[in-house]
Amino acid sequence: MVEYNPDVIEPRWQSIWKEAEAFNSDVDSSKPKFYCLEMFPYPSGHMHMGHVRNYSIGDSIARYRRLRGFNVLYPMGYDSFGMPAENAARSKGGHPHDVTWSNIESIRADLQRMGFSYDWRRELATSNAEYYRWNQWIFLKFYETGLVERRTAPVNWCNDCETVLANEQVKNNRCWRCSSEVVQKEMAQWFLKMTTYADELLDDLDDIGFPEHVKAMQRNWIGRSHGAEIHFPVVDSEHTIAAFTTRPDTIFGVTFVTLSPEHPLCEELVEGTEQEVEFRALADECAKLTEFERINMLREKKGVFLGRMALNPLSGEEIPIYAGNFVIASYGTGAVMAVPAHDQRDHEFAQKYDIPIRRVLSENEGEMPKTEGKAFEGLGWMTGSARDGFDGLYGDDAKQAVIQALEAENSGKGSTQFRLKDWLLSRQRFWGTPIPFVHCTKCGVIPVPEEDLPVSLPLDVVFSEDESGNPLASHAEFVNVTCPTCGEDARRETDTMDTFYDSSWYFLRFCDAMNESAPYDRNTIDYWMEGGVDLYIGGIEHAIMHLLYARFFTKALRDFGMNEVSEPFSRLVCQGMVNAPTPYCSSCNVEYHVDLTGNVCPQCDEILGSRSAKMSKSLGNTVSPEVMIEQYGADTVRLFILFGSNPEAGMDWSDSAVEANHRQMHQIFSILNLIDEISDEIGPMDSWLAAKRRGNLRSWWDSMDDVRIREAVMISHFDMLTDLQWAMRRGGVGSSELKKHLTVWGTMLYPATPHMAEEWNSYLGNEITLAETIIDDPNVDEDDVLILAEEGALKNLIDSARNVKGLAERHSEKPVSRLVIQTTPDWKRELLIEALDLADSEFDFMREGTAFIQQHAVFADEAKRGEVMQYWRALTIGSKKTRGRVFTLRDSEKALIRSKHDETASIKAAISFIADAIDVKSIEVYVAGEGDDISGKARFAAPLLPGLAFL
RNA sequence: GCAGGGGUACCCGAGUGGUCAAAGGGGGCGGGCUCAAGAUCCGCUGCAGAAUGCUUCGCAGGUUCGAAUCCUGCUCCCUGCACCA
Repeated sequence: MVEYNPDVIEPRWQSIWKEAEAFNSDVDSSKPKFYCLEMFPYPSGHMHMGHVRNYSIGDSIARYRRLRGFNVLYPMGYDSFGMPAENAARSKGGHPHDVTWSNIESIRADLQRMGFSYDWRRELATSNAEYYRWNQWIFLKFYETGLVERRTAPVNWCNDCETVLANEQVKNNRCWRCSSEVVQKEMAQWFLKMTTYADELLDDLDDIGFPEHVKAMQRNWIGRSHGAEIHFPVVDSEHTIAAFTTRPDTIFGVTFVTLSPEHPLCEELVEGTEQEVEFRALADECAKLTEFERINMLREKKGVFLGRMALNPLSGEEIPIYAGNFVIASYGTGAVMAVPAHDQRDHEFAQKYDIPIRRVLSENEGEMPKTEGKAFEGLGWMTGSARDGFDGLYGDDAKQAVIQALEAENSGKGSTQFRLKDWLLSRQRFWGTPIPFVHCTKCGVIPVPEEDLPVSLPLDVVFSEDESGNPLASHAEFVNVTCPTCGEDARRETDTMDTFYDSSWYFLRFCDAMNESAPYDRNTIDYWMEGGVDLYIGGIEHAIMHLLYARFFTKALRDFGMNEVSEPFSRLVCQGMVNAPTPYCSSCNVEYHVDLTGNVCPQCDEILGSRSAKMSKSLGNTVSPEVMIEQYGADTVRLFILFGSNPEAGMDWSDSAVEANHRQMHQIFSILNLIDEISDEIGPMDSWLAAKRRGNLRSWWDSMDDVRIREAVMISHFDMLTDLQWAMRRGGVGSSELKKHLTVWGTMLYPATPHMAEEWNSYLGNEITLAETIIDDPNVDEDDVLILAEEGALKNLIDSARNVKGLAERHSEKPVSRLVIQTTPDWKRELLIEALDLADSEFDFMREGTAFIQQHAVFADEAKRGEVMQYWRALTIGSKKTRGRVFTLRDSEKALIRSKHDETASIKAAISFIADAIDVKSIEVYVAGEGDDISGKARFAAPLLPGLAFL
């Protein structure tokens, strides 16, 4: 009697795999490669359900690909630099290195307990000097090729984190990590010129396998817009105002220009005018406003006339210059040409300040513009232009004509703007990669020579609550160096790199993780990275930052000649969230902590309902993976996670479903007991079971190939069991077929629940572990379709007999106990086959069908004519909502009918099973017409649809 | 406001023109097994009905011989961006 015992088998198989080094993989050009990667974790302590889900998906695919004969690279590491460790060190005392390391130890133990099949030799932690020295090495490369820039610029500063932030890390003017407000500060900072690659980053999105919403987010973020930069000379001044617009075709409708209050020209223009005071007030207000206030107050657009005029370069018209609170200094040129007739925002502004609104585009060709009271923002035909040659032009033609005129007169040019900014990557923090530069009073800012790398973080730094700022700055040994160029005393740069830098190339390092002389070797990288990482799995929260930076790195490193590939990830899967029930007030639309379950809403006193929400500490609806593993074992947790929903979809945690999955594991495993129960070599259901298995294996492959894991698991862990149970009930299988079946099934169980599958496989006496097994093509047999169709027909018969029996019993005085089955007469089958052939030749049954049947031999018998005609119509025309039967039969059923299999014999062979299944005492079967027509059911008999009479 | 994704039975969730009253799971109900419970196996789970008919896939229209599936409008939910010129 075998019993499923995860506590015993899981650790055992984990150690067997480890001993055998089963998951180590190296370059082998004789095999196709598969690079399966998950976003590596920030080691914050223990693994949570999000990790479990992410890595269970990846592991099942990695194991599946190995089964299929791929050389699989499946590594794991830790994104271990960053603020949390530094803060923990500060509050508890100690060093971030120690905090980080102990966290890594515990998360590694969790990963191992789940049985994930990583090549542990490649494990890396970005906070180790062996890793970050290559960060520095690459940074020097960036510097050599001009991608590094140090410049003074207004930057986003977070007071709580005491560091600057990249644009991507500011959400609603708040710090992405601590949510405190971000302020602008003028500082000298390090930038990576990512905008050099803006076009490529945008264009290549079209060809990569990212989910649509991720592509959309990246497109938005890069934000390329085509248009023109137009120069408006300031009257009585040397200055011109450059304004970027996407709508040069509206140039003749410009009635004012607006500068952002921060624009340097503002001060200069307004000085000495009577509007100066008013302008100062606006500028101060904008500078002071918190983001929260801005969002609320900016519904009101405000502006101040600066007292000066500008010239429209094409019309020569004088137009007023305003400063407006809605113009952003950092986008385009910080100046906007305003066309109130064709831009709703300008329209509102013009109405408020009583500025003329002039329509210069018409909605319909050759007509006057119609729109009143609001802006017409669509494309239109130019009209009322101040110069000849423009009226009547539309859309792109109109834009191009204006740009050409501007360029000819040196008053502007075609221009493309990006919302994407260069990547500000310096941070004023300790726990990150030191930027490898020194500041020398004589030589300036000088790179550390390559041979002096790594610039290591000192371990003898003491962290405490009282210290603020970056402790590197006060670490004399670190800071004081000699200049590599002149040998004089110099100061080391104390800024460190944004931790997103670390994760921008870790997938490349994994390919050659033990390389001590270079970040990675060219041949090795070109093998593993050909076509990119084949499957990359992670959370949607990295849709912009990490994924954009990694794409940028790959392209930049390619241009250094370090790799062939241009796009790092060929297929990205963003796994959905793991949700769990949480108290919810539908009137207030608020979710509450699980402590309030069953209580009333604190705000409105209504009884709280429940809805599913992302697992989070703040709601208290988390489930601990460790507790679940302890209770059910890793395989059950994996099964639940993978069967709960397909990877991209959200899933709900359900205790009862986990338990149900655990029972399923027991059921599957106890199937092994059949081996001892079966003594016959062959059994009646052998060929059916084999046919069914081949079909299942094929669909399982297709699902796994496409990462539709839920569908695959449904086949491997549910359908396969149901099928075997059916075969056993239908007469059983022989020991030889059973052995073969269980062996193949074991491989299907392996990706999702590997420990149980290995145990299963070894119980069967197979010498090779599944970890080393490569499976063969299922080779679907030609006869399979007939075998399956015949059994399918029997299932249908039982289903409809059950259904009809229920009805019959209501009509009968006494309980029914006898079933008479009248199978199809030959002529009906012959006629159906003829109709099938006609359908194949695209015969028009509507037009020619009646004539055809009337000339047919079966129609000669006058007594049968009514039935023939009725049957023929059902076959070929059907009724109002259903088409004729020749069009609705499955291919397998058609094949079965054409094979002229003996339906009567087939049913007779299963009589006792049918009697059992529908609970009747006796069954008679004969061809309609060869016995009494019981209850007049003979006329219902048709191929695969016998007439049934209950008595 | 813009962009992306959604609304399918008690719940979750598959399903992209006919084979769909709609897979699978959870839950519920009934039956077999059992002294009994659990586990397990079988069945039922829109309404009516001797094999058929009716109603149903967010709401309202439309295309079609035929719509969960295609088109139009509306509505609600989620996610991201948001004065981007």
